[in-house]
Amino acid sequence: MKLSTRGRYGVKAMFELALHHGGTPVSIKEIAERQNISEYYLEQLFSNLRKAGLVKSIRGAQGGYVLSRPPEEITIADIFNVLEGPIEVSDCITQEMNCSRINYCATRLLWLKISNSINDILNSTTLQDVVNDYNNLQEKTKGKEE
Amino acid sequence: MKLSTRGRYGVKAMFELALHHGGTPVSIKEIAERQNISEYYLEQLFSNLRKAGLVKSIRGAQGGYVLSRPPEEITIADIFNVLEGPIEVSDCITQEMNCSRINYCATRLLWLKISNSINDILNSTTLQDVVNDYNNLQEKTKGKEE
DNA sequence: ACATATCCGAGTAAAATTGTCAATTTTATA
DNA sequence: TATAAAATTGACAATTTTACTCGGATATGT
Repeated sequence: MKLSTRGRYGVKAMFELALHHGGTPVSIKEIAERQNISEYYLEQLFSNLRKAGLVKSIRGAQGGYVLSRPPEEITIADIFNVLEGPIEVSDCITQEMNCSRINYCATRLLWLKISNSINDILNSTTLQDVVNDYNNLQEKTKGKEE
Repeated sequence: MKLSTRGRYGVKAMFELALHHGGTPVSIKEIAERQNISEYYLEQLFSNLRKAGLVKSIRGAQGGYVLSRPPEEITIADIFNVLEGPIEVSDCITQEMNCSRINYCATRLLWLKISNSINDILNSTTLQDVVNDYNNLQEKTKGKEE
């Protein structure tokens, strides 16, 4: 069970926007360089993020992207839902007919419990939480750099 | 973010073994029929489960598979670890050098929190829990069948 | 005008997924 | 002892997904 790069890159990119929230737009090029991600690939991700309403774009020179909402109102679940799709622990829920009746209920309940638990975590963590963690770490390592 | 069929099929198969725990061995053919899974595909999964020590095989006629440990001592995490591999939310943890320093700490902490939370759920759910859920549902639906 | 951006759709190589299959070995039982 | 049931192993293959790459169009601050 793993996360694809879409979710990872997406969170990293959104984290960059969160750091600059309130300031000037951040371009894909900047993010791609800072996070070491393919510029063209990021374009696609931002296309999805924009259509989902998580970011706003400013076209033309000096343009870029900004968060549509403050970082504390954007959850990791929001980002994952757009870029990774919903958590599909099992298709048992949508394709009930394929399941033999004998196991249907027991395993379905398990998948439901697992996906609910995962969603709880993702829903309760916001971009602001990630920024706060980052700031705390910056504070702790202050003066320890070479 | 989704689970592959390996994990799903594996849990379903192990659930069948849990139901028969203490009784006669269950063959791959039986499980494949009851759970509507490819017999040949299940072979591969059981090969992994056996090598990991989760099940024991009895070869020859009337043979099959049995759980190596009682159902309450086998967690969903045990099964997933064998069939899906460990939860890799990010390779940031193993390949630290690829991360630009500026984001390294913040997103790594996030991936760590997420994977820990998921592992907590999977570690705390045993095959016996799934069997209990199944029995409870059987109880509730008693007499309601057509 | 021009450089800097987003926007959009198409294509693509590599990897992972989800199987299938054939041949062999083991063993309970008739 | 012969037979059938069943695990064991390793190879192969179709399909899908992933992770990009690219070309051009459109928009806009300077």
